[in-house]
Amino acid sequence: MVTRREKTVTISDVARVAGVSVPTVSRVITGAARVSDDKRRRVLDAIASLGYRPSAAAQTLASKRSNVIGIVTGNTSRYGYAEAIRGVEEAARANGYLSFIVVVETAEPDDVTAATDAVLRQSPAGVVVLKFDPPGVAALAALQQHVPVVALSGVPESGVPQAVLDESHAAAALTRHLLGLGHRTVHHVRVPPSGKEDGRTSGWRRALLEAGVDVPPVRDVSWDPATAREIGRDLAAEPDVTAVFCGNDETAMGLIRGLHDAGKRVPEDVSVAGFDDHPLAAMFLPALTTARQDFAELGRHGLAQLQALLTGAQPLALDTVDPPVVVRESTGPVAS
Amino acid sequence: MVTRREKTVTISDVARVAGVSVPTVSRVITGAARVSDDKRRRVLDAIASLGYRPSAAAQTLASKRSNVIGIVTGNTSRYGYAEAIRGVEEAARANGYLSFIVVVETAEPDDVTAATDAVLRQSPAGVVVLKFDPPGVAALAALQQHVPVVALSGVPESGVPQAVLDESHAAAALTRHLLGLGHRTVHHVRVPPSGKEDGRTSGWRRALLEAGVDVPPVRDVSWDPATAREIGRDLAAEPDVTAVFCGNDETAMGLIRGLHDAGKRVPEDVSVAGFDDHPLAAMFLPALTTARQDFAELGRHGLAQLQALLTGAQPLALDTVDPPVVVRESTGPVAS
DNA sequence: TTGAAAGCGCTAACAG
DNA sequence: CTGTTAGCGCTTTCAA
Repeated sequence: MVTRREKTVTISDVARVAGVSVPTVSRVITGAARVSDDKRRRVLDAIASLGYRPSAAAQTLASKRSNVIGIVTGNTSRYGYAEAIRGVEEAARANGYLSFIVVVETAEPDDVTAATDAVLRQSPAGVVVLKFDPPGVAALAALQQHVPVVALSGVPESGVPQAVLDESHAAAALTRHLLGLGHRTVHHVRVPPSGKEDGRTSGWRRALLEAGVDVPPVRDVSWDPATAREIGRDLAAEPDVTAVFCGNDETAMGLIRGLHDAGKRVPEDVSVAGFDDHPLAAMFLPALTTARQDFAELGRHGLAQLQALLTGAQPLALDTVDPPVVVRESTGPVAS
Repeated sequence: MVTRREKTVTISDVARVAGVSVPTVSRVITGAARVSDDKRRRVLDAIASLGYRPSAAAQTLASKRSNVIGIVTGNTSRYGYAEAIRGVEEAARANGYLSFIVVVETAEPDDVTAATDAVLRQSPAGVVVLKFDPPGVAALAALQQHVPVVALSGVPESGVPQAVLDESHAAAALTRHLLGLGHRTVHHVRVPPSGKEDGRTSGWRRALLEAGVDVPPVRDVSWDPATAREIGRDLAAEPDVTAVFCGNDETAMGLIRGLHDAGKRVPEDVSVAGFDDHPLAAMFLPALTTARQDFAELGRHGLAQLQALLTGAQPLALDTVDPPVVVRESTGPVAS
């Protein structure tokens, strides 16, 4: 168990070994000013031979700029969240930033404040918040006035730089797909929304209204697919339910499982569409009809927005991506 | 777009408003020494009214101690990884630490060095590395000598404080379960291993050897379930393959999908077991027989180990958890 | 208990 | 181009 801490090598050690002044070492490290080739080389050699690593804390304190960015989120491990975080982190790393994670458990003031404080204490260059749920929404509001922030979102909104995946368009398309198959209407199982209504739900509603068909009551589920399974069992008892649009693929899988438990077949008896195009959506039996969401790409766009914000470049145009619909096996014509 | 930066409130502002010296403010913040109730109260009031937030950079620089911990990993979004990260982050937050993420793309020296440098520059209090893959293994080795580290792992190993989920035991149990069902032998589809052989594979091999049956060649897949689907199609053509143990649930789902594509039924024609008990494992049709792994708990244990290491407490006993086997629908007796 | 003084390791002016 | 001089915001001696 070799866990020994070596005495830290500082910039002045490097300066001494290289035979130059401390600021000169600083200059070659930061590239803030030109240094003669000769000295630069000596500094570089000294850095290499000493294994010198600048202290982020000292740099941040002295320069009042840091190279860390904060990722604020209500969750870290669920599919869309984890992928978005991956996208942000990848892009951040590619741009020389280090990412730290701050999770906001709930939208309660205490949690939001704790998260805000944790973020601000690090004096991050900027922050990306996953505005996917109420905690995210609350954290975004609290952070906005203190530090450069960009939001990752499912619905376009003004007031904050953001990258958005336009869910409502795809939700409407999926709903129309189902209607086009001959279903009288489309039921909707909603995953926990970020606000009063998400793009997925509003797109579904809009498509129904435009088609002039009934808008059945929404059913809510938690993120746990087991709750969707319950709903599936319930729905199996309602003969007029022939098509269901689910808020995400995990929910669709749970729902299908529940329908199956109750003896219903998908898509023969009821058609089910998911959302996201989860990596397992195509493996499921039946393979899910869904809308592909590229959360990692969303995260990358978010970081690009932040970069633009920080460098004072033109704020990028509102970054909207339309998730494409992918039709597979879980939806089909209404039984005759 | 309200993104204005306020002038930072510093500790001396607080001192002035409270009518005390700077060190006194520091004392009430850190609790490093006793302060009279009167002054403490005034300081607290000043902090509240000014909205003061200590600068992490300054604290770290002055005290040579930080309250951030690093999470080093080869991946952030795959199921087991994301869950483990969640566990570490939750426990870290509960203990007052902020987590930053450093991903090591490959085990190549360049990537490992870049990651190591990024970690060390932050002068973290400690680091948790997910030793789930070659990048993790390499990063662990590089970090060990510089900073307190604990590893999260699937196989017990000495030389480093670690939290482990004993995969080999569960893999053997799963294999025996299959053998007990009457299968002549059990084939194995392996997910990318962390070293030359993972606990999942060695447990499977051991169970086969102990039972005195043939050890069929291992098939490798990538993390993408689509590759497992290919293998499933191939395996469908081999009549002697009646039982398959997969390295994880996503792979099992892909494999089952592939078998299904080729007209085979699970478990009637071939039994398939997964590993992890992914949230969708129970929803799948057929529901997966698997071994439950609590990665989030693993992460929490890892942080507890780190805490012990940092506080100089007795190093916790080697933290091993046996994943329980859960039998569902995807495995059954061999066809007669 | 408290304040004064002295840095932590680095960058930012400022002369030259 | 380069060195000198001042700090950044905080904690840590050290006296009092």
